Amino acid sequence: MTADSPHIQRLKQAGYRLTQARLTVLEVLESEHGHITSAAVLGKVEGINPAIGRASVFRTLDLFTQLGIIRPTYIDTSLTPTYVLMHGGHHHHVICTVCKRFYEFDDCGLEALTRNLEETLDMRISGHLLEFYGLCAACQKRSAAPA
Amino acid sequence: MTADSPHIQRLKQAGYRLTQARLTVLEVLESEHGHITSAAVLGKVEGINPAIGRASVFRTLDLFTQLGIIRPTYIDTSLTPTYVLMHGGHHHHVICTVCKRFYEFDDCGLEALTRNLEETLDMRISGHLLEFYGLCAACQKRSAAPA
DNA sequence: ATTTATGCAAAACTTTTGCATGGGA
DNA sequence: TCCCATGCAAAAGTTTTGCATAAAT
Repeated sequence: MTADSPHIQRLKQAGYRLTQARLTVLEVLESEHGHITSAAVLGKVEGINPAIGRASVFRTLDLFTQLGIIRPTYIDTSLTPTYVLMHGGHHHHVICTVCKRFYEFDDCGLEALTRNLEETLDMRISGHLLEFYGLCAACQKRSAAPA
Repeated sequence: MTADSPHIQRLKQAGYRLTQARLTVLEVLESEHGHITSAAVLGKVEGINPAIGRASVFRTLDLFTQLGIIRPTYIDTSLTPTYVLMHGGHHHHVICTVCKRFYEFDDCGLEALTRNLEETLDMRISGHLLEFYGLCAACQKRSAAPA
C-alpha cells in the first residue's frame, strides 16, 4: 500500500526507520489526501492497527511536520489542528469559512516571488502554504437569504 | 490607544460591543505586530489588566478569528498556536524552520490568482495567508558547519 | 433598562513524558 | 546484535463550559 511514495523515500533518506506506526500514519494521511485532523488520524490509525499507541501517532505527526511532509493548520476552530499533505514542498487551497469545505489547486505562480525572496532575504526556501478564505456559492446564497 | 484601528471599526460594524477584554486583546495583538502565541497574549493581557479572565481572552481570540482580524498558525511546534494579524484580509511571511525567525512582506502579487479562483470556483474570496518555509542565512551556515 | 459579555473555577480534552520493551536495519 | 522507536499510563498544559454578575449601548 502506497508502496514507495516520495514521502517514504524522504523518511529513509533522512535515516529514519520504516516502522508500523509511521507507515500506518502515512497510509491514513494519503488515504484522506491530507486535510485530516489529529483526532481523525488517531481514530483511523486505531481502526487499522489498535496496537499502535497514541504517543507514537503524535510523535509521527511531529516528525512528518519537521520533515516537511505535512503541515498543521487551523481549519475548524476546534482544539485540534488539521494536517495537509505537502506535495513537493507546497500546498494550496481555498476554504469556505462557513461550511469549511475546501478546494485544492496546483498552480500558484509563486516561483518568481520565491526566487525574489531568496535573493532579498538571503534564505533558502523549501516550500510554502497558501490558503485563501472565502464563501462558496452555496454559503453565499444561504447568507443572502432571509430567515 | 490604537484609537480607531480598522479592526475596531470591524467589531462595531459587526454589532459587537467594545469591551475591555476585546480592546485589551487587540492592543496586545497590535503591540506585537501580530505573531504572538495564545500563551503570550494571556500573559500580556494579565499584565495590563489582571481583572480580565482567561476565558474572555480565548473567547476574544475566537471572535477575532471568525471576523478575519487574526489567523492562527503553527509556527513553533508547541501546544499553542501563533496568531498573526491580517491586514486588509491578508498576511504573508517567510519563516526560518530552524530558528523560527520570520520576515513579513507586503507584495504577494496574488490579485490575478484571486480573481481567477473566484471565477473558477464561484466563490467570494475575502483574504489569504501565504507562508514560505526555509532556512535563513545564519542557519544555513550553522547547518553547513561541522560539529 | 436591556442584553451582551464577563469572570471564576472546575471540567474536558489534547498532547507530552519517562521508562522498560520490542522491532527495524 | 544494536539502537531506535514504541506502548503504556500518568502528567502537563491548554481551552472550554455553566452560571451568576457586571457593564456596554
